[in-house]
Amino acid sequence: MMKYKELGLKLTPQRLSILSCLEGNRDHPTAEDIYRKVSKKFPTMSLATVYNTLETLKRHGKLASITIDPDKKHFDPNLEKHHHLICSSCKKIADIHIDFDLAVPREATQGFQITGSQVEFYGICPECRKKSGR
Amino acid sequence: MMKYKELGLKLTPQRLSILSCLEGNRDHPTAEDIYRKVSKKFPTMSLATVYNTLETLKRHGKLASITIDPDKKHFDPNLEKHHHLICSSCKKIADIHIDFDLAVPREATQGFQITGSQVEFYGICPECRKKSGR
DNA sequence: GTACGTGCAAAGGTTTTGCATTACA
DNA sequence: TGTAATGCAAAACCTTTGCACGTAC
Repeated sequence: MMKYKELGLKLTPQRLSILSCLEGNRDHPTAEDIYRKVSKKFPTMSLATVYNTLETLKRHGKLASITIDPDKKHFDPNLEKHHHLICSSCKKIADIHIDFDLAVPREATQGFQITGSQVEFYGICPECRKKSGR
Repeated sequence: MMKYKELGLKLTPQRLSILSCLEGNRDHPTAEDIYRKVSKKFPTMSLATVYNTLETLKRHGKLASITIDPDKKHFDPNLEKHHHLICSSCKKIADIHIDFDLAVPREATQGFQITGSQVEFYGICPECRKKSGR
């Protein structure tokens, strides 16, 4: 676990449980997902605390958020550059660790200063393919 | 304008005004944006009608929706394959018409059947760069 | 005439906020 | 002890839905 104290963050039990839930998590959970998981061991946990903590982590660059599901925000503790693949049917999100060449020629930037990029792939996951008969 | 009648869609005045608002629109408007614009000429227009119409157009493949702004859905009548560039500051969305090679080797698909892809670029638009002193 | 669209209001779902209480440091 | 986090409830948004009425075809 990283040094959260150095960021001026107080290490409350609630935060520790949220952090341990995020640690190595590759499921791209929503706030609600994290709340459900953490509530089991920590029945007094408030959903607002989850949102607050996630927002704080984001502000400190310890957490990324993913805008790929139109219905809710997903979070991703994996800070390595990577891309996502979402199942159009069940909305499951998988990682794709491929480094694409996404250079944009200056004349196509329309004056924007480009700071980052992200590829989203859409598809059908193995489970949903089975269910629908491929 | 395309043949909406052939799709079994009734051409009401409300729909015609929404359609004309979308025609050639490269602003990636939200439902609210469209509602505001159309309401001026059509004060009785309901926001629900805008949502319903947009959903209907989407279902018939006449309109795409964009999941790039975490706060609200944007719509795009431009059905050509293209990518987007969003200003992290003002959330303005611009188009990028570049054809990237986004082939994913089979062993990286994790069993997904990939049906599409989309690149999102993040940056700062010219106006926001000026405001913040570059 | 009938099926579909409209408009209003209400509901649903996600995320944020205000505020008193609690607890880390 | 002082500052920041928690937890609850309420509010703020965006989006969807139910239903009575109206209208395109």
